[in-house]
Amino acid sequence: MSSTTDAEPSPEARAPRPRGRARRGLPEGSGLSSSSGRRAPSVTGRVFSILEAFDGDHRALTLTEIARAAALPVSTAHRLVGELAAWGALERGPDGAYRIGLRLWEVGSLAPRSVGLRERAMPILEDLYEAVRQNVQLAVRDGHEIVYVERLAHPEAVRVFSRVGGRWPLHPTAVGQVLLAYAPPVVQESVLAERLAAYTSRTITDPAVLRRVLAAVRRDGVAVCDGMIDLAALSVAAPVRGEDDTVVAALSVVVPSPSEGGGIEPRTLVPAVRAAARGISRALGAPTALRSDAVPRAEGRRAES
Amino acid sequence: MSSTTDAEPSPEARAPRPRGRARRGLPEGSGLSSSSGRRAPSVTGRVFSILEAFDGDHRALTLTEIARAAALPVSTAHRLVGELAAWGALERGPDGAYRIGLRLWEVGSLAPRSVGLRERAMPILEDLYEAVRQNVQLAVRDGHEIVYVERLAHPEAVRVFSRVGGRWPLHPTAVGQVLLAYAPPVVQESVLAERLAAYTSRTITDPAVLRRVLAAVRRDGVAVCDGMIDLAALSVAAPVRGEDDTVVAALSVVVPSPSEGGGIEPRTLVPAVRAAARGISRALGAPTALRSDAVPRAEGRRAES
DNA sequence: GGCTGCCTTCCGTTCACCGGAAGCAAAGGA
DNA sequence: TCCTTTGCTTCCGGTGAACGGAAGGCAGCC
Repeated sequence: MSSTTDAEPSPEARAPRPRGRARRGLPEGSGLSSSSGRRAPSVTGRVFSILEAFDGDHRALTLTEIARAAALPVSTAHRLVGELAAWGALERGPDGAYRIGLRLWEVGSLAPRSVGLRERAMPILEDLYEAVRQNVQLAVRDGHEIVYVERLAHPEAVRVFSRVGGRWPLHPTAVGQVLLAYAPPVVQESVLAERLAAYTSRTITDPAVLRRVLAAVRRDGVAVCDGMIDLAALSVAAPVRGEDDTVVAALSVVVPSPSEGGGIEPRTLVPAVRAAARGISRALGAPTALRSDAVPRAEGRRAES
Repeated sequence: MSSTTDAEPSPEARAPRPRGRARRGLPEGSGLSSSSGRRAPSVTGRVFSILEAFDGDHRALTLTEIARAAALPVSTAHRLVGELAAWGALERGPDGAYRIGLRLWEVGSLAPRSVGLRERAMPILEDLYEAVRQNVQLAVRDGHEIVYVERLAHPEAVRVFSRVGGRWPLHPTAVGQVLLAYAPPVVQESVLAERLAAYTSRTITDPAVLRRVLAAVRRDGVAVCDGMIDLAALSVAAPVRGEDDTVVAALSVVVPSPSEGGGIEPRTLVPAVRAAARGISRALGAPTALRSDAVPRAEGRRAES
């Protein structure tokens, strides 16, 4: 043990990510502070809790709102927010509200798992987008969730709930199922042991079923989710592999669900999605994607095009 | 003064951004610490200097490298980096090096001036990209620099040096000239008073010339830069306006320079670029872009309100 | 006027942060 | 094999940076 460099999936070992506490609003009336004493009283921790006050539904907050969301005294929030704004991590609009600043976005743009991946995937994503004229999504896994790294949405395509930078659980999304199917066993078991939330009547909530689905995904190299988050949408996803041939991301196309009268036969999308995913893998330098003969494994040609 | 809410370009008033000190390497051998005493000894400041250690050319750093770049003792850097990594602002690879983490990118994605703008501009950018099959860029101004918010590059297009999240000075780029032309007078004067760096023999370095160019940009609603950063590239840019009708971004197309034997006559691009910029303005709710007859307006602005 | 909500400034107390030093581990060189 | 180098991690006592209550200033509203 203790060997820092080699085997041992250290990044996997990271705790399943706390995920914001009850997130905003503190609806549970009880005493706010103290409680479990789970305060992280380091300056850095306070700064993070300020940043966490912002999310997709709260892009502009006043000082008081920040203080409330971050559970900090106003005077403390005032000082820290001042420093953040001076550096450019936050920006203050003419209305007095704070927003995430350009500078923070800028350093965020250096994250290899998002922008680095995105840059190389973009041309292929666009080709796929042009071909299907629907929603095209690229996501990575972080802990027990997926994070959307890129999303191309056709104005007339079926509406989806994802957002660049947004998070979703693994089990009800096609990208999530792919990422989970190829995740380290520890992660899989840990997810299977959790409660699987239902979003629609079709969401998989039974661990045994999910386990079978994951096996099928590994066998076929493709995941298909019909109406598991939104009854009107169906998505098809395939794995993207990196330099060491591990699955680093997943690509998906979202189309209207045929059960809802959508026009597209999902099976016709499979080859296109698989090919695009493979193209991205190649751009990333994945060994199996470089060998021209390598077929994702089994099932390779039987899928009638 | 002191009135917080109304007139007064508070965001403009922000200092011209320090821009990293000597940036990395500390080549000057002299005694490191103390020196000018220009240390910002707050915890938050130290955290920022750690984040600043990362840039486009340094996306993966070891602890020691971070400590050196941030001018911090290793033990201090170790503690702070540990906190950053625990939260997800940094990630540690199997090689032991730190990179910018997904979590930081995620909150960065909430910045209205980058992603918010990008999301609404994307469809139009893609149309333009499909039409010209060259480089298409979207940028905003931050202080005395432009920041590229999005960039679509055709594989066969002329090579450009920009990068999403990258910074460049205002005067040698078409987007920069547009953003400067419509910037508040204080900013313009302040830029004109600085030394204008030359990148090629064609870069504008004379303030008087730049002043005339800016006037022309305001008159025409378009900027054209031929070989000012790279002799082989020519770019055409137009302003994008926001809800309050101020210029919030600029859009450009980069093509091979005709003087270098490139095939495209730049003037043919002007209508397309202008139309696309107008389309984005409309998507953002800009009043003049909504009125169907409104022409970008000649010399229209005036320090309103 | 009185009230409420929000932002800002001040200042004495204290505890979290600091960073030198020492201990480890791995890589290289003789 | 031993020694050196380089880089990472842990420890711990002193101290000054951070904390947050309190008070003051705006607006807007009843």
